[in-house]
Amino acid sequence: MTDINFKDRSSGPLAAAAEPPAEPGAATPRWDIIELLFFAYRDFVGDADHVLEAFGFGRAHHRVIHFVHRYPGLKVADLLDVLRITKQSLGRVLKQLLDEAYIVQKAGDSDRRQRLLFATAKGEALVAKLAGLQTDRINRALAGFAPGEAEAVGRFLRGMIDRDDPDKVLEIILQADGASAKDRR
Amino acid sequence: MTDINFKDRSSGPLAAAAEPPAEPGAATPRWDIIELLFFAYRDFVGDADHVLEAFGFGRAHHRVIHFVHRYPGLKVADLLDVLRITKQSLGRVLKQLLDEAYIVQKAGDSDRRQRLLFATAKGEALVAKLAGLQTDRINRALAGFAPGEAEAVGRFLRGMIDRDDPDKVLEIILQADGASAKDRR
DNA sequence: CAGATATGTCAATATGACTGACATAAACTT
DNA sequence: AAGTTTATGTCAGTCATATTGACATATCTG
Repeated sequence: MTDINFKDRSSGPLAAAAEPPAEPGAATPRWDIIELLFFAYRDFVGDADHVLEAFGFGRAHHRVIHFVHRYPGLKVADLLDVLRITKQSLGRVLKQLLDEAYIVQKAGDSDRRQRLLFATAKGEALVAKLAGLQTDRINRALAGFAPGEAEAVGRFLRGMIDRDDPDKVLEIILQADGASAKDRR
Repeated sequence: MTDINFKDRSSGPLAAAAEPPAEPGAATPRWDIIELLFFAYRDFVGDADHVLEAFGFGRAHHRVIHFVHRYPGLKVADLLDVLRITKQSLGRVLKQLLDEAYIVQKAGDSDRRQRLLFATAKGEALVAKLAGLQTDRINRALAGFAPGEAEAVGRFLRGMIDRDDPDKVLEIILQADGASAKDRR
């Protein structure tokens, strides 16, 4: 198959390089976590990619419909904050989702300039399908975890997120930190 | 600031929707983990993005130079497997990194068609800089974690990765599962 | 009414991905 | 030795998603 002997990781061409931190004072790189995050996220979003392709959608559509479904009445401006893209970028994707009736707009109550976004039944079904695949993966990964271990995973992920300028949606998510667990359902 | 009262999460327009699973038998969606993964990964790669911009590079360059640095002597074909892109896509990015001397090629020993890839000192410095930022974030997130909790985080991330067709690099990373921790340095 | 704000849209551009086709050199097969 | 396969590189065209800049419209606020 190949001439590379993977058992002999210390001398084979593909052995992971083990090295001390370059600068004194710098922390030893967490190569393990860095690479695991890369592969885990790649496969995590890969679940959804296959389904989306059948719908003629991409990841951008998934992100939009997901957050609209999860936070009904989300304003366009909020969505731009969360996704960190420009309104021109959002425009095309959002227009498709509106045209194909995955999302509907409603003028704001107190401010009629606002376009509040809501997922239709069609949109909710798509989100549920995608979230189901990802949930299955998460549940498989967490199978056999003690309650404290599963809790540590959530705490780690929260700790990885920037706190400096949380947008509105992120604020809601991070509020669960101090609150009791049941608040998050 | 805004008319939305975030404290009143059960009635405000931006309250996260709480709902039962759509289909009987389907697992309750792990909205929390799904969204935390999104934000955590967004900020995790964001660290590197800023630095890369100053070099005129993108995320694609980071992925290439990272894996070349970590697995010296990586073949072009291995890189394609890991990154799951076509050789045409890799071509442009790899050419830039070669032209600007972040990477060098060496003909394979036993098979001279192969172009084994190695990071130069310049390339290693860039990778170290980027990994340093990400390591700082990881260490902040893991601060105060008990050994078992930190271990659970790694176990979770490994569990999120597809096992069916691991490429060569992934095999090396996943080998650490059964092996002792020191094997991973 | 004047100005600011929320949204939408047109145009041009960049990045990073894709498919398909073809070229070269080296290895393997018969 | 000839023929086939493999590893890599490259040309050409396309697509999805992002960007900046400019401008239009409706609506809110002072």
